[in-house]
Amino acid sequence: MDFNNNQPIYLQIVDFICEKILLSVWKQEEKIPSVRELAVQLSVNPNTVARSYDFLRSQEIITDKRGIGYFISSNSMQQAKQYRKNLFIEQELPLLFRTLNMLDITPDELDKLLIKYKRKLQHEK
Amino acid sequence: MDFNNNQPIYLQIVDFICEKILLSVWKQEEKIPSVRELAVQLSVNPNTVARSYDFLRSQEIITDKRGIGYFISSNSMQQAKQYRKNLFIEQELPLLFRTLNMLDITPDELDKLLIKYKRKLQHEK
Amino acid sequence: MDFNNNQPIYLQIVDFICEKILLSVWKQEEKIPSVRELAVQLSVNPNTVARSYDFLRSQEIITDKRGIGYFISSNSMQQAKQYRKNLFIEQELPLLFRTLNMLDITPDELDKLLIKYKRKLQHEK
Amino acid sequence: MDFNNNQPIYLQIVDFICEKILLSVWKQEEKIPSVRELAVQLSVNPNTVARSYDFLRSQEIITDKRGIGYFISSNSMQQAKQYRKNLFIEQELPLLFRTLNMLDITPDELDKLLIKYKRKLQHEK
DNA sequence: GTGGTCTAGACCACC
DNA sequence: GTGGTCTAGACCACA
Repeated sequence: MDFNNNQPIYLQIVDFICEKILLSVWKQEEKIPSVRELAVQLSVNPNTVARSYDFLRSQEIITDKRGIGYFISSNSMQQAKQYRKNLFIEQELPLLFRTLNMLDITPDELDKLLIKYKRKLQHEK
Repeated sequence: MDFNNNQPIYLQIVDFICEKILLSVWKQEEKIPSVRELAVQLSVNPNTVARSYDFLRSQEIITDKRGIGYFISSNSMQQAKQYRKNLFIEQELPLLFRTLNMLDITPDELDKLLIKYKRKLQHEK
Repeated sequence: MDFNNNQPIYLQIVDFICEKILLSVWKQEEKIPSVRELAVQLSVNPNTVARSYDFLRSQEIITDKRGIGYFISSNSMQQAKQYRKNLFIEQELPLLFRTLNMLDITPDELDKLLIKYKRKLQHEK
Repeated sequence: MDFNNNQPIYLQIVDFICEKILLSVWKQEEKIPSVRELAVQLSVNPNTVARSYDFLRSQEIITDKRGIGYFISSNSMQQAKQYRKNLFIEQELPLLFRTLNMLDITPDELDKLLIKYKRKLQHEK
């Protein structure tokens, strides 16, 4: 994992974990790496991971058990999707809108392109 | 301008110039900065800019006049749009598709979100 | 201000600020001391104050304007009261309950004591 | 046991002992730790404990038998309750009153909160 | 071991 | 100046 400069590292880690949850790589009630462990894996300061975990807990995506570790919360899927969707709407949607406008791609054409891509993926399977 | 790590810098510069054209910041037949000039502006090696210009010429987006400099070609708009659109389909569309799937956003919902964002922009004007 | 050891300093600062708001010492839309300023006043590390402010912002009690400072938010009164009330119920109520039980003070007697104290206060005015 | 700064330590020890009596941890006529013993337990100066014991004797909560030690007096329960109740009224009640006022909690609401908490406790048993 | 907190000091972007 | 982030290293309570 390498970090870009546009967004704080701790939020990039939050995203990284949200994806793990949304793609069911990390499942409900499962223990996740300890603060120190993940910090070593990602080559960042433990405080930075702690900040990510603190943020995820405030969003009720993970829960902590003192002296034991952090766990994916039972309603993580819903919470993570909610958080990530807001991010999409606030950050990615404007960029997409700008690109579509610049390239004169109508919503209708975008739909067709998405369907085409989906078929292509299925064809490759 | 800061460069991501995902793509060669010379292609990122190509993109940068395509946007200038598509957003009509640089207009048809207009002279564009010299290789050395732009290299200084972007803090990159002149060779890198030269490679970008070479690529843009091969796409018929710019033309060169020996001893004078590079110019936006007469059909730049169309060519740039074509090039950029291919890029969108090959690179951005798959990422968008993945995100939409992950967040359970249907094409229909995406349309609505785009319309909502458009209205918000107009409202802010 | 001196800190006890039972509770994190950053939460004691949060409490300190909530009181300022609830008692209308700091009013809506008003600028509050900068992170560094308050840190000096309270003789704590700026990071600790930053953590308090970050927490208060997450509770929508204060808002930040980048490069300018923090401000009491418009609905601070309501938010601060809500936060402080939860704290009362979770932390102070159990202690009160324990004391009342230990001293055989019935809710009825507590009411009378409170009324008596109120009258005493009014008498002193 | 760790001491707050608000009150003399010897009075905090008095409180500590009153609680032992009120919660029937130390029972009537029972011998209590010697001055030196308790001083070691609480990591305070023996003089401080001596002062506490002296105060408790003046309140007729404990009695001393020369050369033997201190004992919980026969009417300790009543005396301790009386002493502690005065303390509650003089020190804790004003703070409670202030908090209730600040948070707009009526005596009626306080009653309800206490009942609710009592039920919660019983539920947990 | 775990997480939670705090300090110290650094650099950045914004105004 | 302001807040925001990150690192480094320390100590604590809990289990």
